[in-house]
Amino acid sequence: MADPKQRFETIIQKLRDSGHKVTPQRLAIAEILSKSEGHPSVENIYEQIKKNFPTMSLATVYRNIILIKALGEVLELGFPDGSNRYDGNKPYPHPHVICIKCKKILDPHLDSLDEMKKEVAVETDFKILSHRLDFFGICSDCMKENA
Amino acid sequence: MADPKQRFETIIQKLRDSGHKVTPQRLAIAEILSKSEGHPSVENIYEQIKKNFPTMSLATVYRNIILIKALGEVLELGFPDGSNRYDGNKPYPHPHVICIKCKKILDPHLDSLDEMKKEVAVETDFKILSHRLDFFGICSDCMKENA
DNA sequence: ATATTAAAAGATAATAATTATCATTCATAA
DNA sequence: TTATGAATGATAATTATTATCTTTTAATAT
Repeated sequence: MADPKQRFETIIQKLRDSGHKVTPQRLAIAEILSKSEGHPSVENIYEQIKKNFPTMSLATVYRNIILIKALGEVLELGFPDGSNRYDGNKPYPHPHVICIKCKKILDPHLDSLDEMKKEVAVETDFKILSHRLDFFGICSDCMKENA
Repeated sequence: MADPKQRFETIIQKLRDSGHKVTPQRLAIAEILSKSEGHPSVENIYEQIKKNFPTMSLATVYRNIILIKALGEVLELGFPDGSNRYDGNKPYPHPHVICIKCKKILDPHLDSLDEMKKEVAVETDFKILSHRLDFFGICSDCMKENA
C-alpha cells in the first residue's frame, strides 16, 4: 500500500498541473481515493463524503472520478454484474482477489506476473501494455460462517 | 477452438438435462454461442438472430444468456466501459490477449496460471473458484501499420 | 393425434447506473 | 476586489438490464 498522504498530494498536484480548480469537493474525493479502503464504489464514496459534507452531489463524484481517471490517478475495476470499484491508492494495473460473498477485495503479491507477461508477449507477438487479473473465491471469514 | 457442433450439442443437452424446454429461440441462441465468433454482445446476438427470426425478443436473448450462464455453458466478459461480451465456445475462464487498436482477441496458452492460482490461495487464505485474466496491447499487424 | 399444463416467449414497463443539462456558486488570477 | 470561466448541485435524459404480464408453445399423458 502506498502512503495515502503521498497519494493525496500527487492527485491534487495532477489536478493543479492540468489546470483544474481545487475545490473542497475534489479534496474530499481525493482524500478517500488516496486510501481507497476496501476499493470503494461511487455510491460508497458519495455516502462517506455526505456525512461531513451534506451538499455533495452524486454527479460531482461521478464527474471527478472520470477526471481523476483521465489523469491516470485512479484505477477503475468494472465487474460482470455491472458494478464499478475504484483504487486511487494503487492506480496502476495489479491483481485482485475478490470474495464473491462479502465482496471484499485484496491485493495479493505475485512475483510471477511479470514473467507471465513476457511469456504471453513471446507467444502472441503482441506488445503488452496493460493487464487485468482477478481471482474470485471465498475468503476465510465467509468460509467460517458457512461451517 | 472447440468444435462448434459439439459445443452446440452440449449446450442443448444441458438444457434438457436441467429440465428446460428446447425452443427454436434457444436453438438459435445456442447456435451462435457455440461459435461465439468475435465474442458477441447481447445486442449483436439479438441482431444476428433477428435476420432469420424476426419475432425474436431482446428479453429472450437476455433471459437465455442468464440461463446458459447458470448452466456454466457461456463465459461472460465484462469490460471496463460497461460492455459485456460472451464466449460459449470456451465457456470456462481463460486468458485473453486483446489488441487495443483492432480489438482482435487471442487465447494464449499459459502453463503458469495454475501455479499462480495456488500461490494466491496460499497467500490470501481464499478458496479460489474462478479468475479473469486479460492482457491488453498492440498486435504485430497493427504494429507494422504504425511503422 | 389431441388435450393438458407448466414453462417460455414477446411486448413493454420498471429499475438502476451513469451521463447530460442548466442555472447558480465559487476558485483563481488580474 | 472583482471578473470570469469552471465547477457544483439538482434533476432530467439515457442506456442497459430486469421484471411483469398476457399469449403462445413444447413436452407429456391420454
